[in-house]
Amino acid sequence: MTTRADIAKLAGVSESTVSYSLSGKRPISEKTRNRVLAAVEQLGYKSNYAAAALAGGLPRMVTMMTSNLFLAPPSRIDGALVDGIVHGVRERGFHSVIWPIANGDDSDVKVLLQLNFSGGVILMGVTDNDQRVHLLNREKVPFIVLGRTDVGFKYNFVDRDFESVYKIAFSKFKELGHTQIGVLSGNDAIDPLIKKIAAANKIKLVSLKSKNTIDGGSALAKTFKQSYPGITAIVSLLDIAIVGFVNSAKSCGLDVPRDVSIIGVNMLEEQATSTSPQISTVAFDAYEMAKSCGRNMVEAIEAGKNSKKKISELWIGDFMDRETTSRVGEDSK
Amino acid sequence: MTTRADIAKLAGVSESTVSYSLSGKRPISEKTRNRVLAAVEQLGYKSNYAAAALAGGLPRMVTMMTSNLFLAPPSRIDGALVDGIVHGVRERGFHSVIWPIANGDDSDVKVLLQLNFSGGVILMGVTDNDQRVHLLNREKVPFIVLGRTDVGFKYNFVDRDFESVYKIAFSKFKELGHTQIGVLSGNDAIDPLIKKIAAANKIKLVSLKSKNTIDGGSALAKTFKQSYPGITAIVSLLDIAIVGFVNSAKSCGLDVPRDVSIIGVNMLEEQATSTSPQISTVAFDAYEMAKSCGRNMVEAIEAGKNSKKKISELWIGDFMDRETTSRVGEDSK
DNA sequence: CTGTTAGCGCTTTCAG
DNA sequence: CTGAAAGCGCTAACAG
Repeated sequence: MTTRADIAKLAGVSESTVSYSLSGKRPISEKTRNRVLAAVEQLGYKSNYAAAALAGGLPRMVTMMTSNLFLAPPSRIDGALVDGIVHGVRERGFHSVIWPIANGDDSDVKVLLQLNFSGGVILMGVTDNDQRVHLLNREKVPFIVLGRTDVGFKYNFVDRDFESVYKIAFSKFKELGHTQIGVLSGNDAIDPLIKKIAAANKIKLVSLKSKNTIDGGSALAKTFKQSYPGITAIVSLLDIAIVGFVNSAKSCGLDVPRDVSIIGVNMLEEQATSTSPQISTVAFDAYEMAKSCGRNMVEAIEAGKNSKKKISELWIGDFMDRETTSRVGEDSK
Repeated sequence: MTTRADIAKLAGVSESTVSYSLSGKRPISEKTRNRVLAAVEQLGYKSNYAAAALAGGLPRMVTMMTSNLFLAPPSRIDGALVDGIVHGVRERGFHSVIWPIANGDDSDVKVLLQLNFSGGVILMGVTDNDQRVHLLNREKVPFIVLGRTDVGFKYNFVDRDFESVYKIAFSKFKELGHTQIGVLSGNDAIDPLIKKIAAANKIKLVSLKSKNTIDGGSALAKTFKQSYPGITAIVSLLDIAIVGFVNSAKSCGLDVPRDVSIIGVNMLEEQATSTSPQISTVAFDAYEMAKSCGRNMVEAIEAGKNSKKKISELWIGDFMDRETTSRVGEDSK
C-alpha cells in the first residue's frame, strides 16, 4: 500500500505538504501541488479512510437507515431522496452509505451504533412510533429523521410542511368551485390534517384508496365514473398511482382536467411535467429537500454532539399552476 | 468519548487486556473479563471503527454496489440477496453497507474506490458489459460480481448455474410430454442458453414478455388462452409476474397446472410455497447464495489482494417437485 | 508557502 | 493468563 510518505519522497516534499495539497486546507504553490499530484497519479495513491477518520477525530460518514428497500413499491421520490442526501453530504466533504436493516429487526441498528462507524444517521421511511428513533436517541448519535413520526419526544427532522401544502391545494379547489373531492392515498382513513383543512374550506372528502403503482391508478380510473359520480377533483398523495390514473383516464372516458381536476401534493416536479401535464402540483423537490437534510446532518456532526444546535426545519412546496385545473360548472359540454 | 484507556483504568487492567477481552483473541480469565465487560457497560463504551481498521491493517467493511435501487421494480430476490450478503459478511466479522450510485454514473464508483474505505466490493444488478466491472478491475479492489456479464475478461462471480437449472426444467417438461412451452421473461428475445437446451429436448419455445409485477402476470393470464392456445407449459424467469399469473389464472378460466404446467426457475422457495403451490420450481435460495458470496468476499479480503485465490463458484438449484406439474394429454376433461 | 511532529484509538507483537 | 509498547496512515497544531 502506498502512503503519503511514499508520495512525499517521490515528489520531494514533506508529508504534510502532501496532505495539504490534497485537501486544499492551506495554500500550496502551483508548482509543488503539481509535483504532488503527478506522484499521486504515478503511484496510484489512494487515501486511507480509516486513518483520516481517526486523525481527524470524526468519522466523515453519514449513514442512511432505510428498511423495506425491496419490499415496498419503489417510488421515484425515494430515489431522489437518497440521491439528494448523497450529494448534500458530499458537498460538505462527507460520504454516505445505506445501512441495510432487516425489516423490523433492531439488531442491525444496534450493530451500527455499537460500531461508532457513522458520524450521524439519517433515518428514512419512518413508521408510526418508530423504535429506531428511540434507539438513536438513547445512543446519543446525531440523527435527523427524514419525515415525521410520533415517538413521544422532540427530535430533528426535515419534512414538507404539509399543512401549508394542503392549505394551498384546498383553497385552490375551493376557488375553482369544487365541493367534493377525492383523497387518493394508501389508506382508508383520511389524514386528520387533511380533514381539518377541507372542513375549513367546506369541502366534502371521499377516500380513494389505491396501491401506489401505475396499475393501481389505472384500476381506479376504470371504475371512477360509476363509483364516484359526485367527485369533481382529486388531491393525490400517491405519485405513481396518479400517473397511472391520468394515463388511463382518456381510454376510460374521463377527461382530465375537465371531468376530474387533479392536484398532486406528493409528486416530483419532473414526474408531473413529463408524464401528466394535466396535473397541477404543489411541487415537491425531494432532491433539494434531501440535499438540505444531508448538509444539515454534516453540520450537526461537525458542531459536535454536545452543542444542541437546532436544525429542525420544514420544507414548503411551491404551488405550480399549469392552468390545467378545471373550473367546476362551466363548459360542461 | 470513552476509549479503551478509560475502561482499562476503571477495570484495573491493561489496555491490551481490554482489547482481548472484547475480541476473544486470547484467553482471558473469567473474572477479569467480567470486570472489563462491567466497565464497558458502565461507561457506555463503543469501539472506534476507524481506529480498529487502521490498527488492524484492513477496513473490515464490504460494500454492495447496486444501482437502480429505486427505479427497477423490486423483487423479493433483491432483498434476499442483500440480506444474505449482510449476514454472510457479518458471520466472518466484517460489516457491509450499500454504496448508492446514481444510475449510469461512474463518478460515485470512483469516489468509493478513491476512498480506500471498503475492503472489497460486491457488485450487484450487473448489466450487459457493465463498466463498473472494468473500474473495479483497474483499481485492483477485491471484488465479486453477483451475477454475470460479458466484459471481455475473467472475474470472480457467484451466480446460479442456469445451464443445469434449464436442463432440469426442460427434461422434466419433456418427460411429462410437453412440446411447446412459453418462456416468461422481460425480453422479447429468448436467452440462447434456453434455446439450446430446449432444442436438445425437441421443445418448441414461445416468448412471453411481461413486466415483473403482479399485474404484469395477471394481464398475461387474461389473454393467455386466446393468444397462446398451443402452449401447455411455462418456464418462468420472473418471480413476481408468475405469482400474479397463477393468482389470476382461475378467474381467467385457466386451470393450473392442468391447463398450464409451470416451472419457476427464478423464484425463492418461500414465494413458491406461500403464494403459488401450483408452481414447481427449480429452487433458488437467494439468501444462501448471497451469504456464501459474502463469506467468500471476506475471505478474499483477508487473503490479501496479491494472493490470487480462486473464489469463483456456481450455485446450483435443486429441483423441488411438488407433484403439481401436469402431464400433457391425460385427464383432459 | 513549507517542514516537523505529536497524537487519534486500536491491534498486535514481545516479554513476562 | 496479563502488561508494555510499537506502530497503522493521517491531520493539525506549531515552527519556521
